[in-house]
Amino acid sequence: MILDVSFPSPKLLFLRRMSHKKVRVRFAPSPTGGLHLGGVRTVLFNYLFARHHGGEFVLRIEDTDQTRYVPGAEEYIIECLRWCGLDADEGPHKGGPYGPYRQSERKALYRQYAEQLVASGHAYYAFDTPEELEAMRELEKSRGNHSPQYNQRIRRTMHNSLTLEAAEVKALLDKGTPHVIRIKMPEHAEVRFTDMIRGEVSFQTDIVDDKVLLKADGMPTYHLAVVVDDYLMKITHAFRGEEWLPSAPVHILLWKYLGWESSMPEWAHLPLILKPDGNGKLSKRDGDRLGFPVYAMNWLDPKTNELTQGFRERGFLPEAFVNMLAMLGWNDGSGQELFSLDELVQKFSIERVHKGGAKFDYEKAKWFNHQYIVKKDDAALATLFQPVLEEKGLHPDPAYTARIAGLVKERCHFVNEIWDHGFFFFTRPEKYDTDAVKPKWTAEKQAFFETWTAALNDLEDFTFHTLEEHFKQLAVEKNIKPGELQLPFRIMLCGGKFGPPVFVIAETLGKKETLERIKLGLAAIQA
RNA sequence: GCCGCGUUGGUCAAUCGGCUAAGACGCCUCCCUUUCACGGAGGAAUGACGGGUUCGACUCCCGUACGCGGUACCA
Repeated sequence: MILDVSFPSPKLLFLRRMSHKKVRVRFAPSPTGGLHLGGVRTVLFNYLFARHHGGEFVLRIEDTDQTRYVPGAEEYIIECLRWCGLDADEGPHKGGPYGPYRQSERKALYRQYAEQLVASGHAYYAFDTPEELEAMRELEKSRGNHSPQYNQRIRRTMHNSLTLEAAEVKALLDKGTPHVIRIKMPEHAEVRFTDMIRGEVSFQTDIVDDKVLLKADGMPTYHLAVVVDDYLMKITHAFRGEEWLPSAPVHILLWKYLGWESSMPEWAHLPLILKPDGNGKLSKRDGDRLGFPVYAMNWLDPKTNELTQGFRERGFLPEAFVNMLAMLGWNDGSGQELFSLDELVQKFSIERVHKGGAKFDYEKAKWFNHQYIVKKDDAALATLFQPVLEEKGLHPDPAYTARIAGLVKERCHFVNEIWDHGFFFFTRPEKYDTDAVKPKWTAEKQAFFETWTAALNDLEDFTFHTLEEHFKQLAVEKNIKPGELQLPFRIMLCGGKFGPPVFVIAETLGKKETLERIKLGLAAIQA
């Protein structure tokens, strides 16, 4: 017999549309380490969806596995959200009407629901010890069962309230025997639901096992906790990674068995972010291997003391990081790629999220950052660049730094590259690329610079335009092609073949410094 | 193995049955600039495969292949 369990039913869909419930979404990470790029994107999509619909965004910490708890990870996640500008409306850091927002602090809540399921016949107690489970798996494997599951067949052979006499179960329970509560998957049924991204998805219940709902330590597993908390926190739309799709039928059945079917959120399983080379989920390892960050911010593992670099510390602007992430799996169809957060909020729609995974392209990420650096105003850039200067013991006037930032930002992918492209504005060159000049150096050129230096002393209008005119005019008089003199001039001012237009550099440096550098440069060329 | 989900250039991707298949990143050539970048003009490069359905299929259906995910008292 095929029992068709289809959610949500057309009637429910209708009722839901009529009710206009306030949109509530949540990001529910487990605090086990650094926050992965994919995690931030899940946050982003949650945030955008919530804001777009005038709803609320909740941060919930899923710390049900006490063995995997990592100190500092929760604070780290909160700081990542803050940095990205995607802070939650409710969460452990700011409270809210549906708290507590840490599952470890909600522990007492879950047991009653698990018991309720046992009472209604949808779940059962299981007393099997880890050793017994292991033995079962070994036996099954030896029989050629590739991945042994605690399923409809196996549960009949195990130590649980389905196989034991009621009195015996009661005795075991009274004695405080360690046990878990497992869901009793229905036989020969089909669970079907509509995913906002994938459309209709269906599963046969026969192939999914009796997942543990409540662990022996009294903590719920993800399966129970996510359903109970989404219900209690009135979540209307649940976004999560594609890796959760296979366990969706368990969650959906739980919503039904708990009697909450009419409040079940709509589901959206987001595509994965893949590694650039080869296939598979992008991992921290890939970043280390290929030389780019994977975590949002620096993460110092308290256990190993290993530091993993993040996008923030690498020099990414949060706006760029967020924009880049948004385009990994979503677009508005217009071809536009640069969006402010407000624009994203306005234009985001879950229907336009891709089904397939996207390979992460670091070059494209850099391009996004470059775009935002160019866009950013010079003073703000200068502020961000300030620490780099201070680290070098330099304390220039902020207005000057801003001017330099404006001059060189077009050639920077990262804020700290302002130094690489404009260090000579802050300090005299220590070495000169004389190889670029010497081979074609002549006495005439030498004379030109000597004459020009003298003339410069009397030049009142020390602006790039006048300088250029003056320079070229003199070159013509001396019968030298102006172009042949510009490179040497550049080398004298910067030390090498880089930087903004050379007369702009001279103007920015000012007359005194320019003259000084010509003198120094000339000496270096002759040396 | 089983189950699920995917599959348009190297990468991100548009297309919702009419395609001579957009755009962006990257790459290459040229122009601008005797630095680099920006900017501009070009270029190479794409529908996994096989069957249907249809006047017409990248688009719909079915297989196959490939990839990924899941298969824990982890999330």
